[in-house]
Amino acid sequence: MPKRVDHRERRALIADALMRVAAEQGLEAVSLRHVAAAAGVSSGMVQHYFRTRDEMMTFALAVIRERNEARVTRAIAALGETPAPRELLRTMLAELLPLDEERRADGRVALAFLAYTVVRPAVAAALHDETAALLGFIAGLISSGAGTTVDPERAAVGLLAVMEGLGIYLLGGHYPPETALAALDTQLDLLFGPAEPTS
Amino acid sequence: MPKRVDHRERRALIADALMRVAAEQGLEAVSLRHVAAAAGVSSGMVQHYFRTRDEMMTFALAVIRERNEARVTRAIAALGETPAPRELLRTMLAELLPLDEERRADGRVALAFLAYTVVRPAVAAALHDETAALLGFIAGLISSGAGTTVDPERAAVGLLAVMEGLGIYLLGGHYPPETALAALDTQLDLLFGPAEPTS
DNA sequence: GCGTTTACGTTGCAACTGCAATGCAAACGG
DNA sequence: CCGTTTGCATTGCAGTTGCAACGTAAACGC
Repeated sequence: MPKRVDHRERRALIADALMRVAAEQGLEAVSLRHVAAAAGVSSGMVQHYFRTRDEMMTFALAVIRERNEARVTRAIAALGETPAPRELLRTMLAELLPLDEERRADGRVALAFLAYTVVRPAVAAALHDETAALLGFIAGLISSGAGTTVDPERAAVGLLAVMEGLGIYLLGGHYPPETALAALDTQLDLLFGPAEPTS
Repeated sequence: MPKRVDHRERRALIADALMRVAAEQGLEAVSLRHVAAAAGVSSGMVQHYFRTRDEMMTFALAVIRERNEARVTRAIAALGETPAPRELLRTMLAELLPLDEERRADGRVALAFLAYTVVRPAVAAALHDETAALLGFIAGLISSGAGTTVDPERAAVGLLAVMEGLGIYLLGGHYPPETALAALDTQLDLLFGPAEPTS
């Protein structure tokens, strides 16, 4: 076994370059040579780690989802032992919003991938599962803490949609972060009843 | 003045072909030749009516927005003289959701354009205005009809976000139309208080 | 030493891209 | 009849694309 190299590290390096390109110029600018240049490597090397462009794309999409998941789990862990459902929900959803430049960059790529997968149903299956899992989690939190008598499932769908929609409008620059957060809190107020002043 | 041809009609014909291509294979598959083939014309003719590809894109984007606007005004007009705010709101938002195949096709293209404009801020200005106008309209309806004591502006932002998010998830096939409509109604319940059974 | 396997770099190619250029036919004003 | 303007088709070109095909260098087992 010759020349051992950390395979995953290289792939991550390339995927990182891909996302830089995608965030700045859109997914359609993501070509083998372009990504290779951004990563500072030869285009042959990119081909070595991803036999096809589509394979590279799929990997990058997985990276984004992992990053989001890591962000959320980290933010939740920072909440302490047994946070209130509403606080947990707010933290989680706010973390998924593109509120700073880092998350904006990720969000731009994610949005591009969203449009990408809509036309390629095969790739979209993974997103399906993620949504379903998130949905169940949110529904549980709502039913365990909401004051009003709403169907938790439906409310969860709505809440997730609010988050997604706010993300879209944030990326489009339609309004500033504070407005999005205010809208999110208003939404939570509707579900849980008005709350003591949130941070 | 020789050979008079309806300029707008031709452009509409081409834009229509563009959207068929975009809906089926994504925006990145939209090339001069491809669109020309889909429209059944020569690529030279496409060039005659749109001097650059970007000009063609911008026009297609405008067409989509006009179609949406027409859909909404038509649906609202069908409501009669003085509809209740809630009913008006529901009709409007439901009309903007990709609930049938026609609107799904439009939605796919719109989503692709969304990702497209995020990287090209110059094109996004028009969307800005549209959102702002919609927002003001919705806020007015809420403040004139909502039962709870919420800030109409914030609630409008949330409601619009719900609609956008539901649209995204519908396009992704994450859940069926009924689920989206149910979530929308739940959202309206939260704002206006539970209502008599909706159609 | 040698053979094999991995890790690249380089080159080449057919396909495609946007776009300019050119040509021609038709319709109108004069 | 003729020039001009418009509508459209064809062709060509430089650039880019994904990908295959090579090459070579390094690390290891034997």
